Amino acid sequence: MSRVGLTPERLAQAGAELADEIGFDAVTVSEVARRFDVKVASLYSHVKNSQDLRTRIALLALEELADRGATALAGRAGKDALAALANVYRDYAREHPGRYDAARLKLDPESAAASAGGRHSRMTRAILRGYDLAEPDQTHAVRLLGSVFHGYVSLESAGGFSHSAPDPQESWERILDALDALLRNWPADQQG
Amino acid sequence: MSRVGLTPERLAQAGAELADEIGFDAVTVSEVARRFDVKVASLYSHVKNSQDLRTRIALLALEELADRGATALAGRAGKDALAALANVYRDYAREHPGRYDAARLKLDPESAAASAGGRHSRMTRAILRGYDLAEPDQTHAVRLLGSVFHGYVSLESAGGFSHSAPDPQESWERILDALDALLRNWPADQQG
DNA sequence: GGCAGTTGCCTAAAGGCTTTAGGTAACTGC
DNA sequence: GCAGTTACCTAAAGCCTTTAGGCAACTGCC
Repeated sequence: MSRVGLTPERLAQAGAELADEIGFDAVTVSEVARRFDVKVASLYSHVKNSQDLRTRIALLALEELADRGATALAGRAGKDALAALANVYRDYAREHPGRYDAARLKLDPESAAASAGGRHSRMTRAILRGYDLAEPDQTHAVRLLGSVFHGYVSLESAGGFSHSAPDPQESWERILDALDALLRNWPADQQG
Repeated sequence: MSRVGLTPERLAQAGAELADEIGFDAVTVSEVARRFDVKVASLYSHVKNSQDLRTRIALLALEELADRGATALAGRAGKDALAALANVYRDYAREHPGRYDAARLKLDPESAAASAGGRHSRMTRAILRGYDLAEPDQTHAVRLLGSVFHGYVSLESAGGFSHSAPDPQESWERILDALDALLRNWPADQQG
């Protein structure tokens, strides 16, 4: 009975790989056990339950995304930074569709607080330093950018743009152009 | 052994109600059977399998959303139409979170073709008639609007904006202002 | 090096969901 | 009122989750 060396981290890592191969929804405790050639019950010493495993995969994906974002943003500003971060999300979703789905899991408040979510919003806010936006418009813009990045990538990965011209790549580029123009020319509050 | 009168439509309807109550992920064939006080196997004469049931719920939600959109757009144009359709999505997601999740299900190509997806993109395109956008920019704009609507509503419902100022309602309004401004002033293709 | 204690993976078992096969009772129309 | 069809049923197999309790393999200390 040799020991395999299971840890919560290794389980999450294996779950993330599995998610990319078979889809995040198909990642089960049983499937991960199979991958380690270990009995299912053995995993329950390392993760609380199925939900716990899925949450750990989500947290891992969020950290990976944040790491990539930090790297991409280094030394860039303005439109250049905007496009760099946007492409991090889109490229990650294409390379790791299962992990990307995992990153979209609704987290309980505690996990959300411990997640890289804060890093993500800080990165988006960093981009906005290249534009001239005061609060609360800056926060509105953070939310807009988050919505567009997440929304576009989700719709594209769901096949929403497939089989129709123009190419999604072209739309993506033009949408980034448009967002850049919008941020440089953010409308004043008409309510004012 | 009285007959209950099961049909695919009634199962989808019950599934949709269930989704709002317990979450779309928790909607199972067993749970729907329980709601009709009927044995599980009985449902399999009316739906092919679990995936089929879920797809029917998704199609129902997409139709409901499209119906609401059509009603909201009637007699409106420009920014007024933009805000009306946007609010249809957001309000629907708040009133019917389970159905909204269902509407985001990845559909197989055949179901997607038979879905109300086409109505949705035509409605968005109708809004753009109030702005001066030629192809391919019009399609880029359709995709942008779809991304923002879906992205914002998803992030908000996932709790992404909770417990932080300013109020999500305010961001939403300012984002709609910003989109209106952007559409009135869509940047020319820098590529030339 | 050997022993005590701890840890890690195991077997066993119960309960739930999915799906198929085949039976019986309730409707339909002639 | 009867024959045929349809709708729901029982039964059963397979897989996933989760808990309880056991044994073997490590750890560290003498």
